[in-house]
Amino acid sequence: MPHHENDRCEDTCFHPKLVESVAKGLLGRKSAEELAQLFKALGDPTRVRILNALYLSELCVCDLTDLLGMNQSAVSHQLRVLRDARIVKSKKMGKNVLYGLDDEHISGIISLGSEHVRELRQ
Amino acid sequence: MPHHENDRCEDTCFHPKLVESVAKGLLGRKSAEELAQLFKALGDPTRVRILNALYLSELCVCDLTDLLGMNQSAVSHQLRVLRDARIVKSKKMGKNVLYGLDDEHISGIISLGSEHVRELRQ
DNA sequence: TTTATATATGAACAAGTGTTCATGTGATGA
DNA sequence: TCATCACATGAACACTTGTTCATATATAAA
Repeated sequence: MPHHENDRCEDTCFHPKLVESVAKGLLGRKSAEELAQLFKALGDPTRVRILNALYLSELCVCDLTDLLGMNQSAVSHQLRVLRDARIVKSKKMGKNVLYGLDDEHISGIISLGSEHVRELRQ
Repeated sequence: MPHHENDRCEDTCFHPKLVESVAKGLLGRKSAEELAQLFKALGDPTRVRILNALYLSELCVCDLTDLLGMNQSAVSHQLRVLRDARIVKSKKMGKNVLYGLDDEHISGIISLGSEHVRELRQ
């Protein structure tokens, strides 16, 4: 990765030693990309509401459709995004498909996020 | 909000009591929107890398420019997104502006997210 | 088999996002 | 004052995203 010499501060800023030590602790590009993908998948109100509902109970697509007041296609498309990101898991039950959260990290992340938002309000 | 009667399951699915109880526990639309906004702000690789760096140390724009290998304008634009979401805070130091994480929730969220991603890899 | 139901998916389109380029602003130093 | 530096910002543009509509698939019932 080429340093952007032309943009480099010359005087009081650009702390080479600090930058060097921080550089060693940085995530790799690929990890950063994966992490961003995870948050991107959480970054939509419809998907947040779906996850909020699935945190409370496993539900089928139709239940979610009713809870969200959205049409089935929109819900299925968003569930696909969440499945691809391995945030939710699904199992077939007869004609229906039951969805649930894939692991506990997700609910932890959402809880922390909720706290953050709640505090920002005050 | 009108229920989507036409999309409602009729037989084995659509559990009205379950749906009703879940509905009571759901975040309001506005909270879901705010939470999604938070995650959306985290959902970009450049911003993840910025936050990762700021977690390790407060840094000025120029340091970040160098660390990320990106031009200053791109970094400033992304910092604006993070400031607007109140994820980072900034203070002026002479000609420079020093950035840092706004609160501890953010590093917690990123840590949990990193764990999740790390486990998915295995 | 035929029909209906629950869900998935492709195409299309409006709306949103991230980067670059050019330029503006405010602080510093000559 | 004038030039320079660090940073911010607006415009433009390619790219992505979320919803809708139409349709496909799979299970179950008749």
